[in-house]
Amino acid sequence: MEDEVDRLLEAWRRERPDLDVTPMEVLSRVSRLARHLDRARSQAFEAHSLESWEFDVLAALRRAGAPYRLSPGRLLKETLVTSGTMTNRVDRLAARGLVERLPDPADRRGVLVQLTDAGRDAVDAAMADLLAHERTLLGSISERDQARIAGVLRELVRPFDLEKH
Amino acid sequence: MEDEVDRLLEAWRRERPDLDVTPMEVLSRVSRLARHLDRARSQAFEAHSLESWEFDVLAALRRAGAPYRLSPGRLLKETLVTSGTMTNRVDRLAARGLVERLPDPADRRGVLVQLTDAGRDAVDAAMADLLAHERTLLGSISERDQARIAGVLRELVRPFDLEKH
DNA sequence: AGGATTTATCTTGATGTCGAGATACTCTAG
DNA sequence: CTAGAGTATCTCGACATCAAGATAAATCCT
Repeated sequence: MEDEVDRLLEAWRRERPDLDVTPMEVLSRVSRLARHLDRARSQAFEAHSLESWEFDVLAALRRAGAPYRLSPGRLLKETLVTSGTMTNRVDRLAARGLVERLPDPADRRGVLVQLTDAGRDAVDAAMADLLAHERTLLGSISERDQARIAGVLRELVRPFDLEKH
Repeated sequence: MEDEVDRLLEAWRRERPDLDVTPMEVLSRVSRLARHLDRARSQAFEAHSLESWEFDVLAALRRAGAPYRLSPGRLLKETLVTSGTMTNRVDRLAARGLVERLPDPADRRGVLVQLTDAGRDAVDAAMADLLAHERTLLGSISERDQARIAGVLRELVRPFDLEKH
C-alpha cells in the first residue's frame, strides 16, 4: 500500500533520475510521522487543557521525582529549548498555578522550578492519556517489529545524543 | 548502548511503575530523531543560503516538473502549512528572486508560483547535499534494516495520510 | 440570467520561539 | 582579598507560524 512518501519519491525519481533518494524512504517518513505525532499529542492534551509545551516542562519535572524540582538550566537540557523560551514557559505555567518558582538556597543567582499539586495531577492524567493514544497508534505493529525499529532508531539517534555531550 | 530515550523511560518507570511506557520506545525516538534531522537539514541548507522552509517550497515546485509551476493552494497541500504562511513564504521567495508569481490565465482569483532559474539551481544543489548528508546518517544501518524500518513507518503513517481528505 | 454558495488568496493579530545581550552572582588564580 | 572569568537567569526584538476574517472571482441552482 502506497503512502505520501512513495508519491514524493516517485516524483523525485522522475525529475532527478541521477539522484539516489533511498535515504528519504526512512528519513522523510520519520519527519512526517513526527509531525503527525505532534498534532496527535496536542489533541490528546486538549482534554486536559494542556499545550504540548506545557506538558514537556511538567513532564520533565514529574520524571525528576519528588520533590519535583529542577533549575531552569536543567529544564533547558531536558526540553531542548533556549533560555528565553524557558523563562517564558515557566512564567505562563506559574501564572496557571501548575509550577512555582523558588529561590535556590545554594546559589543566589539561581531559581528552582517546582511542580504544584495541580501541576502534578495535570501531568499524570495527561501522560496516561498520551500513552493510551500512542498504544493505539502502534496497534498494528507487532511487538517484535516495535523492538526492532526501536533498536534501529536508537542507533540513528546516538550520533546526535553524543555531539551535544 | 543506551540513549537519551532509555534514560527518559527509566525515569518514568521509576516514577510511574503503574504505566506501560513501551510505546515511547518507538514514538519518542521518532520525535527526537525528527528534531535532530531538522537541525541537520538546516545546517545542510546553510551552505546554499536556504532556510528549511524555503527549501520545502522550492522542492515542491521542483518535484512538480517543468515548468515548475503550482498554485499556492497546491503548495499548501504539499507543505502542510496554512494559507497565511504560504503567502508570506512566496512573498519572501519572490523578493529573493527564487520564484515568481504569475496570474493564472484560467482563473482570475488564482495565482501560479513558478520557480526561476536561480530557484531551480538552488534547490537542485541543496537537494544533492541533503541526500549526501542523509546517506551518511544512515551509514550504520544495513539496507535490509532500512527497508524493514521504512515498511513499518509506512504503516504507522498511513492512518494519518488517510484522515486528511 | 441572478442570487447564493463555494473557492482561492491575502490580511491581520496573537503566539511561541530564538538569539543576542544585560544583569547579577559565584568561582578561581594570584 | 580582589580582578577577571564563568555561570544562571531574564529581557527584548525579530521572526515564522497559525487561525480567523476580508476580498474577489468562479460556480451552482433555480
